[in-house]
Amino acid sequence: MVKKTSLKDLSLHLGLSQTTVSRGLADYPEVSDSTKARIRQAATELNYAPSNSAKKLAIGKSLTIGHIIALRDHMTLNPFYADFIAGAGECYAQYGYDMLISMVDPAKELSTYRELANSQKVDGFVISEPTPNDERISLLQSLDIPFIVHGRSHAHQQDTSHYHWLDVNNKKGFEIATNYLLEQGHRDIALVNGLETMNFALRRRQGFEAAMTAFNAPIREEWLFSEDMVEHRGYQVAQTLLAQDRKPTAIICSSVLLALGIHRAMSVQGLTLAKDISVICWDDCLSAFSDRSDVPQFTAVRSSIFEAGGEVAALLLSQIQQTQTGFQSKLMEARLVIGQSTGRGPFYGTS
Amino acid sequence: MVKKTSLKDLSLHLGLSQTTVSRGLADYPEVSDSTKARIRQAATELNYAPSNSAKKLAIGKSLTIGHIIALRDHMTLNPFYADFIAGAGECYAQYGYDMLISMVDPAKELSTYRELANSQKVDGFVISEPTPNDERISLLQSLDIPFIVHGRSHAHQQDTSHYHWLDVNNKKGFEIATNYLLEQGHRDIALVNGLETMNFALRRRQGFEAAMTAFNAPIREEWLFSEDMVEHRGYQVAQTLLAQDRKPTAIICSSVLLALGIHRAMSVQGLTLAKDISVICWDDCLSAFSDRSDVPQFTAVRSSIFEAGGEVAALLLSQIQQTQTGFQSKLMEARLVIGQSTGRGPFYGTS
DNA sequence: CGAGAAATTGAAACCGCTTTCAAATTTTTG
DNA sequence: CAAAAATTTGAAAGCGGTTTCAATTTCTCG
Repeated sequence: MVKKTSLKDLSLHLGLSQTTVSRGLADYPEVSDSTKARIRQAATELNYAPSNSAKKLAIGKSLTIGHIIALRDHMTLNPFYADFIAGAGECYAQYGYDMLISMVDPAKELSTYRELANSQKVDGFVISEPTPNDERISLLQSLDIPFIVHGRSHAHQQDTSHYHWLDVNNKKGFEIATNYLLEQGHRDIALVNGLETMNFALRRRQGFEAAMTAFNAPIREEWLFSEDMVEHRGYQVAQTLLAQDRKPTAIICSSVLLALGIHRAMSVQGLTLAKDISVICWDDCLSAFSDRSDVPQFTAVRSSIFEAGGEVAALLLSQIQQTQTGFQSKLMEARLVIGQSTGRGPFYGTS
Repeated sequence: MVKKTSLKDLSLHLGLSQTTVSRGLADYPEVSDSTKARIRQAATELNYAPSNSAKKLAIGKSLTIGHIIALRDHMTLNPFYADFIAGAGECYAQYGYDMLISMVDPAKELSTYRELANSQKVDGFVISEPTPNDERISLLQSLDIPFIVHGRSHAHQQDTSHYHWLDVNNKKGFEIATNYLLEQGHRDIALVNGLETMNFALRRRQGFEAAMTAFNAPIREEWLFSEDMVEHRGYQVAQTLLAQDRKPTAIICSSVLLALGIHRAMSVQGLTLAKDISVICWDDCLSAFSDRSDVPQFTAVRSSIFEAGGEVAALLLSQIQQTQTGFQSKLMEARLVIGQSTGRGPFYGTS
């Protein structure tokens, strides 16, 4: 096969020094336009492509951002994370960065961060799904490597001052959703939340409770669930709910997957969405499921996780490139989209 | 922060040459055991971590495998591909390789392959979802860079001699599934396939047709669909089917997503799985949906796409490492798992 | 005991690019 | 028109490893 063209080959061919050629390709101002043109032409002619590792070694950066995914229960990458990754990747590509995805055993998670940072495989990290008081944050702080958190680690907003983050306004989102159900005349509302070890789930519950309390609607302990957000958990929880004497007239849940499971349990019992029980869910806008029909299946609080990925990436890169101080964090708002899964409740028009 | 320890620092500290230290760390036989021990101890003491880019430059390899994902309709990474990636990633990690995932505009797909290969960012590629006569294959062949295809590009098995591939036996899988429906007494079977521009879809159709023909069951044109494998397409196709005068008693479809959509359309019309219409689908075992219950929701032909990812990665790495010739390709078998979505058809016991 | 073989260790080149600092050329200016 | 300033170009020193080839030390054995 054709031998790879190096910078040296190119400069020899042009009768110029490597220095000038390198500068010309990088569009430095001190190279005259005429030689720049010559250089560029020769580069395409000889099909020159710079060696990535040489460049990285020379500039001492890896031009790579790390995403470490701990494969809990020894299995797979969840589709939401995949969407997030896709959004981030698009941004990286724009700025000439690469993305290093490492899927590891949870037991090796922290050591993987350490190893990637030490071997300079990455210039920064994106931390996803932070837990309260997340160990990864303190580790990366001590390693002194840039990072950004998607979501927030601590329960209280005051504690956000020590790292960069991007989060969606989970509390407000569920507050809006709950309010919508209340306005539609529902009072008996069940909450099928994600695992409340996750910060976002805690915030959503806060939003739910805030709305209920403000409306003087009762919160019933036996209607509060904190579940893994997969289809069959939704199914099981709904079975439990539907077996109770007193059944809720509406359910608010933390993911479309849960909503699908709830729907399945309902149809088994011959119950219909909206008519018998209203279901509203948080929708991270997974495109494999997004129907483009005018009225979506589920009424939902939507926030694009794809967009979030892009924003996270942009924030991190700006942090890395401009040695800037000052904490840049960002709170994105979710919006309520009315679909076919909600209807009026028994108290409609009461308040 | 602490300055990074380089090989030089380490060798100076030990009073040895870089050569010996480098060899010692790489466990070369010509270094005595005693010095090896000293080296290793000092390395951990000084918290030495080799620079990745320096190593890459020196050995002239990138120790990285590329996965390029073309983001059709400007959107996202599908969950199946994510699972596949996860499986591959696990294998790469085992062998000290990294994975470079690049999500690009379809228009830039080929040039991305070229660029990644030229800049030596990757040592090899994994090609997913090959189309008939896939351009990527000929491109990579001309670039003379190792690659492996997940699936096969040409419609005929004879054409497989020019590249490595790993595929699941799509034809046999759908043949088995169709046979099962036939044995259960179904004759009016509709096929909701994936887009038949994809090779796997063609093969599945062949399997379906082979089984039907062998059984002398009629294949009706208006019951053959070739669709994007997303939930709402399943919904729409099912609506069409259910609006016809003559309705099938069973549907075989190419993905769980389609099956979910079909199920939704059925429940809207008050129809029940298994009782009214049997549905059987291809299941790539996406773990976000896998219920761990004993009897799965859908009867399905299962093949783990996660495992496939691992196998693909292993095959590619062996190709890269041992300058071996001889084509290694692999065909994996799928297995039929009976679930709750199928029941007996009108002709049960007839044959 | 001394020569040749075997086992260890090291000096230095090299991988391909960036960048500092100096040199050469051209332009401006008094 | 010479001197100073501005514009272009280049030589060479890294970046942090690997590897070739030679040098040194230690064994082996007649």
